[in-house]
Amino acid sequence: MSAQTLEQVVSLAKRRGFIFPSSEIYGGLQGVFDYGPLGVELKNNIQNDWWRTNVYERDDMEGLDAAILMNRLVWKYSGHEETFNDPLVDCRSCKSRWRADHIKGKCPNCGSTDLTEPRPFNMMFKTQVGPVADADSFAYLRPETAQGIFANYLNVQQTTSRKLPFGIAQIGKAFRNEINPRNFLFRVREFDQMEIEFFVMPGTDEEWHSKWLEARLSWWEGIGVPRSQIQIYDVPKADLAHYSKRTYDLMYNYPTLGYEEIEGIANRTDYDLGSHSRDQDKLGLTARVNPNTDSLARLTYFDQASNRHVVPFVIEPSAGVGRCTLAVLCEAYAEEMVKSPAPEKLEAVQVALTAFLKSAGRNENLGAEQRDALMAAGEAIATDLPNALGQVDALLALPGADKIELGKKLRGQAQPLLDESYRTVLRLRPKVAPVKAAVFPLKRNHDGLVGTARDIRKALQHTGMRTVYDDTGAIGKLYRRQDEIGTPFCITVDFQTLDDGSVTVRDRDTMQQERVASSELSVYLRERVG
RNA sequence: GCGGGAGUGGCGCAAUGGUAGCGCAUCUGCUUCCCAAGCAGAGGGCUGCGGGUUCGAAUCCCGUCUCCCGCUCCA
Repeated sequence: MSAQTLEQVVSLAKRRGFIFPSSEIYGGLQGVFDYGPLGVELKNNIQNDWWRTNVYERDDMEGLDAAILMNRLVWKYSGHEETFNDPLVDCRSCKSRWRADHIKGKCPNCGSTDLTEPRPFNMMFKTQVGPVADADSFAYLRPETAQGIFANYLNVQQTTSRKLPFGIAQIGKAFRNEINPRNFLFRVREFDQMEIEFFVMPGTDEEWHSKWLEARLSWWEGIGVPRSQIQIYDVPKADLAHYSKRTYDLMYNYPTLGYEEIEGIANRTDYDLGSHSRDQDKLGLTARVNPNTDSLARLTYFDQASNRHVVPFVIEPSAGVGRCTLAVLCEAYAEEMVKSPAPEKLEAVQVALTAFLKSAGRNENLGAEQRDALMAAGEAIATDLPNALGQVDALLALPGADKIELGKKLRGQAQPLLDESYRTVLRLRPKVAPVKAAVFPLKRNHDGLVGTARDIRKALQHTGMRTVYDDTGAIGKLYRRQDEIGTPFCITVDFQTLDDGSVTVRDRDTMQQERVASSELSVYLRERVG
């Protein structure tokens, strides 16, 4: 059974050290998160896979790592200073605040027309540059990595002698002063972007847009986010960003949240290169750009075939690493029954569930909608009980469930049974799993087994793969621990190891074991981890 | 930001004005020849934070912060 709620995944991520709220010891900072010991491995693996796929495995791509701080003129001409904001208005009568473009001169709350003038709320963070704090000595923390690529377009094109079409890939931090960060990693103020700006001949842009859509879907599939879980949203003209002619949003079906964007693939036309160029009127731009009186360059491409300078069109696949990491975790998360629950304990859950539903049915504090949703979910569980045990948590997370006192009792009955008869396993692709292999001695109080296991783990530390050693529990517990963080292979040293040097390698997904010579382990793992 | 709900060891909960407990998890020892076994023990909370009421506050009041649900933000 896959993740039913985002809560399950978030809870695992916090409990096992994937992700922590930033500066939590001081109460945190809204919309900012830290990646813990496992999170940093997972995140690095995802980024590396993206880089390998898009840079190493293609013939038409270069990499870049541009600075976060840039001359503020970049943001003037990119359009972000002007348009990357939401004008807000306040209602003087009821003190509510609204986005100016979402109301029509009247407060939706109280109907008053006594509204303030729209005030711009710019989503870019400012920071002081240099010792003198005058009005002009500031820079923005970039709200997207894309502009670093556009600003370096000529540098990259000229130093690599690239011909169209070619692309520039970059992974890096971006910052947005979101009005209201929400939903764990989903909407945050500091995040990493994996962006490609792919430069093509005007007129071939639509064809390349489609190609990139396919390429990106294929990458998602490869890190464990299947096509069936993604919807392609062809953004309506009216909703397009200021730079875009057409955009496909890839919408992933997050538990609890539903379909939300994990990647945008935009046709940015010649907007960006045109915006940052001088002599714009001579460039034959199709995009409407603001006149540029500051740029020192023409961001053009000389086409030998037609013997003319053109401004390339740009296709931009852009994904947030955090959203990606979250999707990968959600997709990998599974709870599966490993032994049948004891009948009398199951009976107790059944009774508690019946009582819970009865109570929900006559609870007057619930709206009809909430009650119906609770009853439906509860009855579905009741009729499929040993199997649906894991959904009790999701049931209790539904809106309104907290109003029913018996919910606590139900959880109290279900949780121990779930711990006992289920295992939580992250079925991560081995290439993204934080830990590739864990080494255990079968008995932790046997010096021969412990010493041999430590030696084997030590040898694996020089393979470039993250491995761990653990002997702080019985073998079954050690396996479960590794299942929960998605370690694909567990290596156990037993008494036979002392005789012939072979170990057992236990597969995370099948729980099957095979014997492998310890001298072959690094090759064995390398073949399977990729 | 607004409206609604909530904050008690890592997690899940208990304690409704009287010295803060339980289960799970973690760690140590014994035991254990492969899937969260058993036994014994240990560590960990000035109850989100700050003020107030009171002889006394997890509990009552005010403020503040954070989280969750809705409106909004599009990587």
